[in-house]
Order: sequence, then C-alpha cells, then structure tokens
Amino acid sequence: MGKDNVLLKYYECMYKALGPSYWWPGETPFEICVGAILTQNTNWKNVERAIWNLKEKDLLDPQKLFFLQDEKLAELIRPAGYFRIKTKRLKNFLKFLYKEVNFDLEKLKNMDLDELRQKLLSIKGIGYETADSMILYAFEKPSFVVDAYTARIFQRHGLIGERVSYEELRAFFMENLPKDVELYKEYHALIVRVGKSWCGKKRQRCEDCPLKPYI
DNA sequence: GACCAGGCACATC
DNA sequence: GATGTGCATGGT
Repeated sequence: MGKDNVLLKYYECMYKALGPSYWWPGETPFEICVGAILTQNTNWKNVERAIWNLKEKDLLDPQKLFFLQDEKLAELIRPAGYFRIKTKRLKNFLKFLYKEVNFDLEKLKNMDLDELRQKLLSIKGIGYETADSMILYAFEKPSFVVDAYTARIFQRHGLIGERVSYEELRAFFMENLPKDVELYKEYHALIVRVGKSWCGKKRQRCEDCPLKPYI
C-alpha cells in the first residue's frame, strides 16, 4: 500500500460524508468496558437499556457489580440479550479487575499495549474485538478495532481477501495507518456507521454508499 | 415470521 | 486451521 494511502482516503471520504462520531458512547472507562461486553453481537439500543438499568440503581461500579448476585445482574442486563452468558462474562472481567489491579482501572492504563491485550484476551468471554475496543476507547492505546462491518466493507471493496483472520485484518490497518489513538477511534466508529447505513449489512451490496467511488 | 445486531467459546472434522 | 452451533433481546 503506497503512501497516498488508500486507507486514509477511505477515512477522509467517510468523515466528509458523516462527520465526527464522538465515540465511544460512555462516560467512564468502566462504562465503556461494560458496554464492550454487552454489545457483543447485539444492537447498541439494547445495550443502552441495560446500562441505563445499572445506572438507575447506581450499580455501574466495579466493586458494586463484583458483589452483586449473578441473578440480579442478569435481570438488569436482560435487555442486552444473551443475558446469562454475558453475566458470566462481566463477572469474569470483574474478577480480573479485582485480582489484577484491585478495581483500579488507572493501573490498566499504565500497562504496555501488548501486555494488556494478552491479559484481556485471557479472560473468558473477551475476544479480539472486545479487547481491542476496551484498549482503544477505555484505555486510549492505539489498537485498531476490527468487526464484522470492517471485514464486509473492505471485502466488498476488494481491498482484502475473503478469508482473512481478525489478526490479519487488524495488522493490515495498523501497518498502513499511523499509530494514532484518535485516528483509530474515529476510523472504527466511521466504519460501523457506514456499515449500518450503507454497504456493511449482511445481505447487501454497495449502492449509494459514500465509498462508492473507491469500489 | 424471518432476519439482523458494534462476538465468543466450544465441539467437531 | 476452518467450520458449525448455542446464546436472547428488541427492531425492521
């Protein structure tokens, strides 16, 4: 990929069409982490309901959630779907926070990116996308987030093959973009927004997408 | 009613 | 390594 970087052109194009995204929607690093788990294969609207339930009871706090009964937590996050398994995943994350940094998220921010990524990936229920979302949006380190939209859009545009793995796709972006937190944040956000409105849906091809000139 | 949504772990080949 | 399946709610 040359230095008039195609990926940067995509970025400009999406940004011009849609404007800034102000992502991640969430007031604290912890809220962002919770949202990252709850939004796994789930519409964000449903996640908002779940998070609102937690906020309403003043429970959106690592220690409070850690001590909250599983059944209670499950009931509160029910609107986000997969509520039983997500309860376990949240609890796994909370146990990690307790054991690793005694609930002090600031300490995670001080870790090296690759070390933090490895630790997050070792938690059951946190896979690549969830880990990278936390690292980028909650802990503000330059780890590019790949998701279903990313793969679909760039496959449809012919920039990548049909069967690229998550790690390959992430490396493709990270090797061809400056390692910049704000750029990565906005880039992923724009991809999701383009995906929702234009050419990223499952059974759809590009029609009036702002990226059409690049196909 | 079918299909989809900002995935992941686990079983199986 | 790749592929298939269960997990669940709410919107279109």
